[in-house]
Amino acid sequence: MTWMTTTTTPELGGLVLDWFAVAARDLPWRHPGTTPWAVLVSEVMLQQTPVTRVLPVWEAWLARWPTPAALAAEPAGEAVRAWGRLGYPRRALRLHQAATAVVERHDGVIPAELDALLTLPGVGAYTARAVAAFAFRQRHPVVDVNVRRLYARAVEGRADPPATVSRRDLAAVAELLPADAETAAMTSAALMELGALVCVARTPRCPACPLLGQCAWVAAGSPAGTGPARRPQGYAGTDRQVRGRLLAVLRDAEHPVDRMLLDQVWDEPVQRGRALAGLIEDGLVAELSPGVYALPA
DNA sequence: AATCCGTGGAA
DNA sequence: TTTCCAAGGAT
Repeated sequence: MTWMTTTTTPELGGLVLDWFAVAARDLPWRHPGTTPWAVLVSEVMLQQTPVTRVLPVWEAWLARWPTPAALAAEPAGEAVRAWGRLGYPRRALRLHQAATAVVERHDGVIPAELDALLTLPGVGAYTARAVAAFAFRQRHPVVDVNVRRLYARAVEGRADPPATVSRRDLAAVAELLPADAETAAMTSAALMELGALVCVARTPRCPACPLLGQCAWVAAGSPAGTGPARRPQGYAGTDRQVRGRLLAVLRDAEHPVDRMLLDQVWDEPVQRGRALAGLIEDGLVAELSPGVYALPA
């Protein structure tokens, strides 16, 4: 792969790095010596999940499963149980699948190549590049929602980023990165941190921003965006809520549970049945015998 | 491309 | 109280 070496705003990276050196949070997965496996676990846990909720689960997870092989040696249900209430429990299942794939295909070693990372379950365009950059110190554009929002504002002058990430977005962010791989990796972490702490979604703290003087959005008068797209529905009453309740019962149970116990979490039988069937379909729940359920083996 | 997939804190 | 949204991925 060939990288662009020109930079449209060569000073941006330096400003962000200087700010990062002073303002960055002390997050354990950024400490030197953090294994690629630990970085991967952090990235998957952080998908759509705030840092403060990830921290204790990440610590416990790695204390119990310090290597992919350690996790792969246990039932997938143990991963789902250890996931706790982080949300989107399919991530736990995929992390277990990824650990298994790493053991089977990579001798238990997290691969450093982007293409190999992309084949792992639960590892998409963002997570693969995050691992390649943060664990292996390679030069890749690491574009999450923070970076997209920061880029939309500082460079494009727009209040909000586009809904989806395109290849052109990746290329555009790549142009912001310095040529040196180690510095590029640190710049990516800094861009994410700035988006997470200063250039936040609802009320950006522009006075604290190192890019204030060159921000295209501020220069344009900080025009309001179109606002968030209306969510089709809230959370209460959805299948997601029912699935969450069902899985919570199984997570907290040390033994298989009867259907009668699961039936108590939701009154409406059709939706309840649909939710349970969905969990089984997803591999998050196993039916050991008719009417008896547990986390998967 | 649009939708689905959890959870809980902050405003 | 309700709404927003948080280091996305799979289909």
